[in-house]
Amino acid sequence: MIQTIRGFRDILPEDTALWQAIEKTASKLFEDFGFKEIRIPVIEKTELFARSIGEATDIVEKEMYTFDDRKGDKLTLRPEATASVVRAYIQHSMGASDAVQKLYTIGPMFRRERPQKGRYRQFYQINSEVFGIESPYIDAQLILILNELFKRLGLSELEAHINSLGCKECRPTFQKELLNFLNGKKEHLCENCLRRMDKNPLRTLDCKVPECRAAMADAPSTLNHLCEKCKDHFETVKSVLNEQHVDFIVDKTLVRGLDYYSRTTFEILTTALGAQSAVAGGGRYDALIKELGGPETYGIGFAIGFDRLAEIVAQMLNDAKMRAHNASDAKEFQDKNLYAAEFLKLVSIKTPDIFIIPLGEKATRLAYMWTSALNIAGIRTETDYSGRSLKSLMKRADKLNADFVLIAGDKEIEDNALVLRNMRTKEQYFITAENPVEQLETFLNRV
RNA sequence: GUGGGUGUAGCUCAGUUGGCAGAGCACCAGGUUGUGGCCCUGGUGGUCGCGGGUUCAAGUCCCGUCACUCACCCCA
Repeated sequence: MIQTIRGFRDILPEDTALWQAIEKTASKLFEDFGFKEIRIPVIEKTELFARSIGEATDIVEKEMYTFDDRKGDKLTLRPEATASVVRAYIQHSMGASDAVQKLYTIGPMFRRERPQKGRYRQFYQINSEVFGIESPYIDAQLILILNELFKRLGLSELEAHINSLGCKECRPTFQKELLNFLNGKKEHLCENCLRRMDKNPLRTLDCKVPECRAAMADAPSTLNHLCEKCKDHFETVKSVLNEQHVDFIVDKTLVRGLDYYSRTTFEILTTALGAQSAVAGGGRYDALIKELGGPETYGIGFAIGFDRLAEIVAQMLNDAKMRAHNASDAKEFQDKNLYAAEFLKLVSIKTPDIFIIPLGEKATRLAYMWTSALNIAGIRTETDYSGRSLKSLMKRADKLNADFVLIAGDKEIEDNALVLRNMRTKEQYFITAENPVEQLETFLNRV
């Protein structure tokens, strides 16, 4: 049997309703905030990612799907979206028509890592990027949007972590001080951190090895070395979030694995996915657009891990289902999740309005004709062409959870009296063999 | 890339010191000759992940390999 390749997977029909609901919820939210959708290719020149994400990062060093095309160009399946969106912004001089661009995009990314819970080689992200705004209000707004999205999906118990990495003015002095500190602690640091010292010393700050953590406990923090402008910027972000009642934790170890970030960085963490705790992450990248050959332009954005988000929403829905057996718990859940109730409607599974049971050859042809007419009229209708018995088709109608069954045997057609059965109430009616749409619409309205 | 766990029916899983490959659910049919859910009866369905080895005999023991999974690392 040919199977999916490692780390790749199918999203099956039983899950796509949830995926669509999340997608709808997110794009509605973005549109409400004035964001426009952009769609970008999944393959780009390798150089784009190497230059933006950073040559020394794990992503570029060992996780990219890179190959030569027939003319020898080096191409890469995108490991993230920001680089492509920035490329598009530059390529189409989007800043020329409007300095401010608020964009979002949804699609698959590819990284060749060892698969794990919440981590796939093809995974989906919802990305948002804002160009041309220097103000910290936009930093706060992006975090607010994330917060709002999770609220609308009925999720609680997520933690927003934020930090500031400083800018090209204050970061060099900080790095110098950090390196001094690290040199004094060399014997306590793990191999990885020793390597990181040269390549990207900031990364030593978020090492998870216990000995490193201990050694780094009193390491200098970027927050104490911000220049006046960066400091003001960060203070405004925090105070705005406070005023909007968006909870957050200032986390000086939050540095992130991509090189292009400056000033504000943030991550949304969950405990629901084992080791893969980041559901969303992002930050400011004011130098990136120029770095990639564009005009000097402010930039900030985030990525939401769609697979992870879908997983924790699914977990939440399961919990809710379990608790629904207990009436008071269910009520409490509803009260706490007004938005979630709205969201639940989006996920509900569509079952047939009508299942037509044909008995006989003439009946099967009529059943097909009726089903088509009803489908075109927007009435969810199913039928069956196998010629099986009434009993087995009744069972099938029941399994599909159809509201009504229409029994159309050759006999009924002959008598011009088809049997319409309400599967909930067991009431039965006769209808004639003409104008199915009209007749059935009136019955459906009574359900 | 490194470590642990797991691979038996569509799904969840039993399978004893090596001795005819099982259960529940699902599916199909019948019980009810044309009326669903519950119940009863029967049936379909297997390369025991794959390849080698030991043995009269391997799902079971040995070696290899692949996949899945969790964790490290990193991130979404």
